[in-house]
Amino acid sequence: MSEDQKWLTVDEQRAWRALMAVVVLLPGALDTQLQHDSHLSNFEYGVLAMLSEAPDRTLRMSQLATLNDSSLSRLSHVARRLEERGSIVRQQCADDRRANIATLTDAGMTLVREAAPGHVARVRELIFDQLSGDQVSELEQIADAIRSNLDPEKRMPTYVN
Amino acid sequence: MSEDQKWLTVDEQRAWRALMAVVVLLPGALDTQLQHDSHLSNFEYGVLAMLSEAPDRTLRMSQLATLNDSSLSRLSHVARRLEERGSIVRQQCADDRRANIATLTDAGMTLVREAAPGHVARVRELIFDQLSGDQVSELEQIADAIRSNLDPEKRMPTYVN
DNA sequence: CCGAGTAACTTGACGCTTCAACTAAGTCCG
DNA sequence: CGGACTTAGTTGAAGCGTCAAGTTACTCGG
Repeated sequence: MSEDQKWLTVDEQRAWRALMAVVVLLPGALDTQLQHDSHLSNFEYGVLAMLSEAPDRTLRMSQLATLNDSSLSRLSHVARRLEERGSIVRQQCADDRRANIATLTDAGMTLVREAAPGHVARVRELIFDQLSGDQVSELEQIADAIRSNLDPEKRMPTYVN
Repeated sequence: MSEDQKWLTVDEQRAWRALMAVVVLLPGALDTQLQHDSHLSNFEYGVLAMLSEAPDRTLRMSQLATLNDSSLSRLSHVARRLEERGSIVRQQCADDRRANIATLTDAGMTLVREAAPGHVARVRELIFDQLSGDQVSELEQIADAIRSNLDPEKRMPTYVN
């Protein structure tokens, strides 16, 4: 905490503020769309989407947590709610009886399938309609550079669409 | 929700996932640093930082809310907690007695001043150490393009450092 | 100048996230 | 084997954000 520390340049400040605006506003915008159209939070959508792509629509709780950058506790609470709504079921794993595996139900699968198009449309509208092709690849490089520091193991493939 | 909708291209998907990783992980990383070093959330830091730069260290609640992209309700709750901790005080505005003005106390000012260097250092480490000068200006342009859709009035200068 | 409408907050309840236990099961090794 | 340690997950309490409702004050047309 020395006084002679390196401050941000003017350019960096502008970039920083613009990035923070996106980071703060984007999740809310996505949540609003998903909540309105499918009664799902962004996080719940992510959970269901990951399951929908997994073999047998099934994943261990711990894998599912890692994939969504979630604590096990958070996932556990959300999974209980999703189970109550009939979107997933959980059962003890036969191999390792500490483990619990979550499976997407048919109703859950239907839910994700119906939610996906609207979600993707919103993503396109918010992000890609604003960007040139060059900017899209620049964005990928920049975001990946930042991400490399935040998530060194790249454990987070994040919700696929 | 038609079936023949426009999906994302492979390039767009990669950019999208990288961006989402940043959007999900960055707030947590910043919160961790601030919480650890100054017992502040990112949002609280933003509130105090905005006040620290305002004339007389004073702003109306509604302005403060807008500047931090917050609902008045959220700000009101946070302001109560900050007031309890002695970082700010609130008092009725003389001109318009519906309004409430928040003022940063000396203790609050000290708190922000002490928190800022560590926060900026973490931002530099997470973001700018990873990027070339060209990438910084590209980032600004891209983030601004996305932001233009999320926050058309650009009401959000976001936490200055 | 007075009543309807609106603006600026605050408050309380509810839902979600986090954190700190806690349970139960697997693993390691002496 | 058996005790110590680790791993997987759940649970309950506490904290924060959101939403709807309430309060007080300003404003503006008649």
